[in-house]
Amino acid sequence: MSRILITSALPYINGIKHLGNLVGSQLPADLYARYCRARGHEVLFLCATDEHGTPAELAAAKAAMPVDAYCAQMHRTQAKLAAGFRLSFDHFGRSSSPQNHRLTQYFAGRLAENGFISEVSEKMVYSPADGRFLPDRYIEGTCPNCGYDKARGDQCENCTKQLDPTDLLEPRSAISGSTDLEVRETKHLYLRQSELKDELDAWIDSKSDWPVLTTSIAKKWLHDGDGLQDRGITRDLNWGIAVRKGEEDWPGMEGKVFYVWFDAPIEYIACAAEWAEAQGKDEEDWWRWWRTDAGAGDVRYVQFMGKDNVPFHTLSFPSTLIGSRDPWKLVDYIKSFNYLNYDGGQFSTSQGRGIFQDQALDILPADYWRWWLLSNAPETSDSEFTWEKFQAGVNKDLADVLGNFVSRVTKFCRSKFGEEIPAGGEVTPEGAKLIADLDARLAAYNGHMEAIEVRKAAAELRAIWVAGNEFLQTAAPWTSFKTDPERAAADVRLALNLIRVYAVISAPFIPDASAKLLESMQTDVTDWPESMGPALEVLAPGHGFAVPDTLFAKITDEQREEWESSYAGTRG
RNA sequence: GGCGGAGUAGCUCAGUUGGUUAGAGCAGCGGAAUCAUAAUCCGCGUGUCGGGGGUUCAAGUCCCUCCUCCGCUACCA
Repeated sequence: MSRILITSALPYINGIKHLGNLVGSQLPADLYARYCRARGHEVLFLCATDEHGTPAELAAAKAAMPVDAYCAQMHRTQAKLAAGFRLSFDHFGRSSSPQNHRLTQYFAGRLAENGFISEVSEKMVYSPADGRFLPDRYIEGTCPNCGYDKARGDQCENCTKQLDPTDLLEPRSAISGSTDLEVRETKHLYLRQSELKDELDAWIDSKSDWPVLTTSIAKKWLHDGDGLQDRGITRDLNWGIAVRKGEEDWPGMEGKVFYVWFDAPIEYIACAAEWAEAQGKDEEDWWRWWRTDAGAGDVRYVQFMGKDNVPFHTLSFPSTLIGSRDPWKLVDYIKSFNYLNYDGGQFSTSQGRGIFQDQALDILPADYWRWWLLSNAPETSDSEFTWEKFQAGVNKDLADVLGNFVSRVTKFCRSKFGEEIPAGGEVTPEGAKLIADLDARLAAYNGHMEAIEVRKAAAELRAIWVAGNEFLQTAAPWTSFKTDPERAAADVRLALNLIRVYAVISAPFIPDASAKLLESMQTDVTDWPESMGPALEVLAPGHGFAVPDTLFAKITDEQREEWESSYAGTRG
């Protein structure tokens, strides 16, 4: 047994997330967490909402709510949806928690003590009408390059040229439209990542087992151009963590807050502290997950995220941890994902394009989404959601292959032997072949789960379901029953036991269906099978069961067409 | 522009360090079976492995070049 710390990228607070966000981090993280727990490992699975920054302030303003109330409400909404998708977080925290305030200020203090913070005066655009400094992307104007009149201060979306806000002709605030903009001098803290470049480089070099995508992104940032650049870690905003040097004031930084990308990853740690508090535990209980001087030396830490998050997790956050010169646990493995597209384009929160978590749960149970999204996870490249593919995949895999297997076995047994595991006969040659086949497949499945090869694991699990149907087809107990009922009984007994095994090993993908199957089989033996022979004898002759209701109803063409058209446009 | 990823059967994708007739699922066609949610099982693939060039006894795999799509490009998180 080992100890495994798992974190999923933090969903941003400004609205309900779409399925693309789900499949890129939380869902695969949950799959892995459930698998690790099932294998008997001690798991701490953490996630939280990322609540600071300009977009949160604007979303709150749009909802006509104070930003803290807005975040509290949206956190509850996201927590409810996470529960709806059966995400098994040990704690779902908030980056605005008191724990994160304390830790973020603590880290800033440590970094300053160790000389990794510099103060830089810079000129930023200020909008008196909005009463705030404007980040580059919130300044719009005419592109000096192509004349596009809705170019943003960071980049023109029309000609893709990168811009500086001061390049824009007739600049205006994207928030209020005000053209009354001025450039003001303001002072900010910078994290001197450049000083840590060699340490980061050596650390990345030591990660030979990481996906090339992950290390190549990190390497590029480390070596491109002038190498790793220092980053501003403070902002002139109201909503956020006040800039303090540990517990002391930071002269000259009054009224400023830390930048979200500084405090959000620290929430991974603070979330463990929140978890401890919620569980009535002490500091040492979460330190043993995060401090190598307090027991975290044997922890394996795995992070899940979309590939756009990689630089922050390979460079910025490690800079914070390493620069503190405290023995904080660094990540051991980063699993990153590409993007899920929606019917020919991107999912888009801002444009309301695609399927959002609340809508998804309104129309179908979580298992349908979990199965399809995970078995089509965008691991090697972007993947695409279409209603047709979704319908075909779910109907074939869940309803026809798995659901129908359960249905045919339990109903056949009920009609010939009654609702209990039949006695008599011995393992048939077909049964022995099934057991051997399943032992090999289970080993492959375990291997893919351990390597976090999500699609391959799903394909192997499906093959395990198919093996059951294959066995039934060749053993044909409906035929043998007529001449050799003992033989039929042995095969049916094996098949009924297989339902329990399916429930156990499928649980990481489809936890609700799994629970339903265990209930039908009237068992709570959920040990992960070591060897299929014994695992398929757990339910002994005479053990009662009930024929379950339809495990997975098929998606009809009418439903698919209806959903296709109702989710084609943008959400209201 | 720079960096990275991808381009393999109608569709979605596997293809380890180059090594025998390039694989799987879906769809399609044919068959078997009739326990089951008309579900299941078996059989069926002449694919310019994006184009071109090169290295090699041998290239989907390595090198060069070109084309297409996608992502990132540091103040969107």
